Amino acid sequence: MTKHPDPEWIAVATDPVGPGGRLQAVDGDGTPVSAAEPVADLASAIAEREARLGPRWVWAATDDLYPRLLDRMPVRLARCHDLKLVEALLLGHEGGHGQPRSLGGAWARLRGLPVPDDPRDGGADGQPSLFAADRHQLPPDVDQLTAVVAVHADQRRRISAVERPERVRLLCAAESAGALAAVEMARDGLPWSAAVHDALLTELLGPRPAGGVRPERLERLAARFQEAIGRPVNPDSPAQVLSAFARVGVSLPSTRNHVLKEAGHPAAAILLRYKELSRIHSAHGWAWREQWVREGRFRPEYVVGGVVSGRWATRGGGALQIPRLLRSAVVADPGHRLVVADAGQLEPRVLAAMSGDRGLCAAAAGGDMYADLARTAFDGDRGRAKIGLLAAMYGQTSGEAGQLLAVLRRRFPAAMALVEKAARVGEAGGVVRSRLGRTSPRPADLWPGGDEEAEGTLRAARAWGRFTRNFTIQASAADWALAVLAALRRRLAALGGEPRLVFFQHDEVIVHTPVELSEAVAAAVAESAREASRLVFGDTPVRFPLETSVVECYADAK
DNA sequence: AAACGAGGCGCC
DNA sequence: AAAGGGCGCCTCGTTT
Repeated sequence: MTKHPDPEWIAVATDPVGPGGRLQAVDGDGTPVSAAEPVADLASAIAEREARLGPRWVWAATDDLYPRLLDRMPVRLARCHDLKLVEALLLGHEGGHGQPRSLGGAWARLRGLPVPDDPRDGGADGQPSLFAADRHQLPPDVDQLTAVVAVHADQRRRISAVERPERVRLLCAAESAGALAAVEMARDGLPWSAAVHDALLTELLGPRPAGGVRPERLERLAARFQEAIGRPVNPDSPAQVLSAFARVGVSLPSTRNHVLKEAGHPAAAILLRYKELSRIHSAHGWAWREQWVREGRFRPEYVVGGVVSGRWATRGGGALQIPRLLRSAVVADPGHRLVVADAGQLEPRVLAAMSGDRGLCAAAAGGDMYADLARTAFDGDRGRAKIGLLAAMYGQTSGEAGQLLAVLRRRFPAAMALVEKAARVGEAGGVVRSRLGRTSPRPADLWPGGDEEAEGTLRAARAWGRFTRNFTIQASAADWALAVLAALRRRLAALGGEPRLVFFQHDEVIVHTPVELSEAVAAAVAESAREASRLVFGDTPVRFPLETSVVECYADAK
């Protein structure tokens, strides 16, 4: 009899109803190394094994299971393998973007059965379901644990079969760690001071009006605008605004801010102020707070993998667009601090590291890439250096960007070759991959073929080329950010678990921590950045600095 | 009444 | 000559 070492992986299935479930240890290939074990209380069984064995938990979907576990156990789990998220990554890698990634979908594909639609991916009703089998789209006669074990083994095999398995393995681990962090962040919430928020709104808009009418300040601005333009127009209606301006002899292509700024009519300035304040009122005003802030915490729901590039999306409250103006309402609890860390110039640094371009790498070895580039290639003009580099990564060629690109092509040929190759691949309908192997979708439905007008097709191809050009950079930046998040989450747990990740947005994290741990957290942030850079980009001269401030209020972070 | 696209703007 | 990536969410105004 061989004695197995402590299992590194444990597969998890939930009972259809009630708190119980079943567990089964598997090895690194996904092969079972123990019999399935029923447990009466899944949460306590998992907590006990987490403390004793520290395995990687394998389950159908973190966003489904982990919140229910956290309701009933105090322990946060260190590691997991999220079958749904990994399935999405692998399907993308294999060219099957958009196929159902639920446990049931993966199982059906594995067994050559008809693949059920995912809930919310179109088809099903989108309502949360009481039964695990329904949630995972698994046929009623299939045992959930059997499916978890089989799909996991299949995924491990598929990961090993890709061109750079070690990178995809890292991507899957980071994506899964992100799923744990996302659930925890939604529960902890971002500290939000209703008092500060209220004072700010009152100062900007006037006192809160009763019964949902327009605040006094907006009312006055609307009246002044109507007076200045000479007609009773609704300032919220672009169509009415345009025709009103036309009647006073000002012809505008749109009512966008930059257009109004150049309009040269006194009503335009009033309208700009109205729009600025009106937006705050509607998007982040009193009604927003009542809906999204409870007990001093703003609790958005994070959607891991919600963006094809690997960036997260959010559901509810618009968490990824907290206006700068309102950041003073994000205030640490008494005796606590916010450690705010922001990756400076992340995307151009990613471009440097991925291309290995000598000149760009040299600039990215320092603290301010744009300043360095300005010195070496743009006659000291930092603004032009920045515009040029952004244009290269976004595919902009209009205006002054065109000339700047010529400079970039001459001075940084390897970097420009990378983005231009990515664009050509996209224009031809191909896919590109991030550093860790996240794959762009195919341009489905872009070329319906037939007698489509050639010019329209060309424009669509160009647009898709801009998308793949940017995907290469944006998705690799997201790889890095996710690796930072995973490393930081682990390091914060090692600090005792009291410091909490409370915000994550593309290239920025916020940790809420007892004041006495704030320096340790700041150190953990810096370590995490170094660790992620090494893991994702290996041996590179490029630095990926995370600028960190320890503050009581988000607005004070520089 | 609800659903939808367009126009617009905030964040990265 | 022109050609700018990714989101979420608000309002308007039309369609269903």
